[in-house]
Amino acid sequence: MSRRISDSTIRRLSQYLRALERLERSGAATLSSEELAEGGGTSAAQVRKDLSQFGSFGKRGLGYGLQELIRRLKGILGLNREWNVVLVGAGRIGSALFAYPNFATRGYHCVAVVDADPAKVGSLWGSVCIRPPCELEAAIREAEAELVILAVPPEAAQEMAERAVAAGARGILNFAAVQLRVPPHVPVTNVNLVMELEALSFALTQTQGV
Amino acid sequence: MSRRISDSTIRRLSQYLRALERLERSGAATLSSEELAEGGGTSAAQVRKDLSQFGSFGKRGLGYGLQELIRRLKGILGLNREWNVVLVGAGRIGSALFAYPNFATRGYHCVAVVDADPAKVGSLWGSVCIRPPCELEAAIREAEAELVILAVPPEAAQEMAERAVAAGARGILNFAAVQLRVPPHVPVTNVNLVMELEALSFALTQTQGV
DNA sequence: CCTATTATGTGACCACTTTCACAAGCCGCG
DNA sequence: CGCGGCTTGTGAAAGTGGTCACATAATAGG
Repeated sequence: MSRRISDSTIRRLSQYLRALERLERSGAATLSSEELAEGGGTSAAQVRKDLSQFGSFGKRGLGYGLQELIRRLKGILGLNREWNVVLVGAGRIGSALFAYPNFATRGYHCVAVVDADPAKVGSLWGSVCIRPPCELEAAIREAEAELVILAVPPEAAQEMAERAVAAGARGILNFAAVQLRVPPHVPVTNVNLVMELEALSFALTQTQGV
Repeated sequence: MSRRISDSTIRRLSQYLRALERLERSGAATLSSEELAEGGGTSAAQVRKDLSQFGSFGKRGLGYGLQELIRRLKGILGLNREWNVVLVGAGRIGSALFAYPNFATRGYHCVAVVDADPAKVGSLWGSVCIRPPCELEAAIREAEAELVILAVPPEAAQEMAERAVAAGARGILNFAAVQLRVPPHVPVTNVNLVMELEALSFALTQTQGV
């Protein structure tokens, strides 16, 4: 139980959950690892290995109970609760994330927004008022937010990350293209859009020579 | 030379490049693998292994020439040319990506935008006119676009991907939360924002029990 | 109740990635 | 010119993640 779970496993669990929720509408009550592998873009053996790391959810000869599996996966991924999120950076990316419906439906709520642009400070996004960077700590503490989304220029990211952690943030979703230095117990997930495009252009450059 | 390059290597090369560009301003002419590892968030040995897969760029006892390394990395990642990109989906995420300055400065140009919302079709984003989905193929062909960014709802993603590939797209950056089925020679990079947050909430749920 | 069928859970292999350690090479200085 | 310090490049070792195959268990049907 206390084994270290690999990052790729978690990513796949997340995929499985989405696939299950799609299948939920089609009304099946049970499904095999094979079917789940289909939806998650992997192999049946991989599905079983992934799930077995958290217990034995399936029934041999029958498969997995769809509803139960959804419930278990949500539990594993920490989705059976609400998460308060503070958004740092109200630029284009930040505003897209703020309004991203999939966050709210999963229990991630942007309860505060911070931005350095004086022109933006004070304006309302829905019921949330944009606050200046100096109030970052206050925002985190008031909302008891554990998650912080960093959508700021690279120069500002490190400082904001440190201050967020000091104020109680326990995890960071980082959109800035820098490697953050935070204490080892604070998980950081990086989303680097340029990097993703570069991975593509590398692949294309490789396959069709020169 | 013809060895298969791993995905993680490419991701790191991209990081190195960004670190180098930051260091460029500080004016150093040369740097060691150790310094580069610092900026890229990895180890010196890893840096050397990564770079050695593409040749011997460094001088022993001295390090790597900063300017030359930047040039070589850009070459490897396919950044010494311009890329035409067609954006499919003009929602919040799509519009943030369209205006994302880091794309343009890297040579990725959004030359066309397609969206299914009739209210958006016909409106101008800068000099680019939003077109209806039925013109996807035409947009790709006219611009000779090789890259497509999918920022559409999950239900629409598979169809758009297939049509884009049929029209000549060679690589896809997919923001929809589904596993795309495309021919094996078409690289797909998935960016799944919910998944990233779920990876974080999993990590938090693990560390601080329950 | 017994057998055939089906699909899980898992230990053993396999491939790939990262780390380690060190020989080889380069520069500067006396 | 030769020596000492420094840093690369790279084979070998260790570690990690993924695949395979099969024993195990549950169900359905007669």
